Amino acid sequence: MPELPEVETTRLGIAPAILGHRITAVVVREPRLRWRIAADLPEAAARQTVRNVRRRAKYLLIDLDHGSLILHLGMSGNLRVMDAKTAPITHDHVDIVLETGQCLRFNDPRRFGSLHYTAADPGEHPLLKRLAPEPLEDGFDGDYLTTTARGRKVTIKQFIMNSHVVVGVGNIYASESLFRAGIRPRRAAGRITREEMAKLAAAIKAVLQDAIKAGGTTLRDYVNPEGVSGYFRQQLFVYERAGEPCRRCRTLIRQLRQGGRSTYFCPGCQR
DNA sequence: ATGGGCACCTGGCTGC
DNA sequence: TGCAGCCAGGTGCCCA
Repeated sequence: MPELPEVETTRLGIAPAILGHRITAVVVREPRLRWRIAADLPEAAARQTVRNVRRRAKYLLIDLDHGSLILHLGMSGNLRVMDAKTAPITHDHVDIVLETGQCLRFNDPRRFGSLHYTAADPGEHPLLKRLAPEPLEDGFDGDYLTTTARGRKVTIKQFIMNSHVVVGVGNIYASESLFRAGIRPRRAAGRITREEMAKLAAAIKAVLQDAIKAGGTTLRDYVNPEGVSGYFRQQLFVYERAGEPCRRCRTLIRQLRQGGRSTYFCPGCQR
């Protein structure tokens, strides 16, 4: 499901329901996520109050009094805010129950998501420690991309999806960003000009920000914590539009395969 | 260091 | 109706 805009939409949606409230219990119905949920996580988080809700890459960080929960939605995960007494459905793996009587309910059919607790700075956690810069922060720009790409033979699409280069750019927004920047997805990262990299950095920022404003992209099943779909799909130029005419030049959108993932581009608009 | 491929899962859709 | 095959929003790990 989620790329950075969907995770950010989730963060904004859950924050009002949990900020400043005490966790009364963590109910784990299915611990076998991408990594098994530690058996002592519920006891560690119980009776602590939620102090902050942050995002780093596609990880949600829920800061408590003395530690943090680190949650990843994987491909198919989603978080909903609901009455804790609501009967769970299939793949409702975890509830974070609050003193308000509401809970954060984590549903994830494919179980590629994860949940960790750390007593230390979550930024030092092995999963987060080596992550690249955030795309929406100032340090991420064309010069950064140019420097980082020097000598690299990997294709530009796989390059911007690499979390050691920049975080949060998944399969949808990689194709969309390259379209907006006018760059063909199979070009080698090291051969993109400085001017093109400047356009690409700007395109990535714009696409992600536009998608956040639209509440994310719902392709199949993504809904925000209130159960509402994102509507950025209407603004996609190339993703899942193979064989359809380009919205800008009417050339037919093409699909190809890179690293086992589908890529979409417009042969007319992208060079 | 870099790049490529695999693995982890369930469910929906297509075509025979 | 059943079943095989393919595809899906992610990413850590292993190997060359």
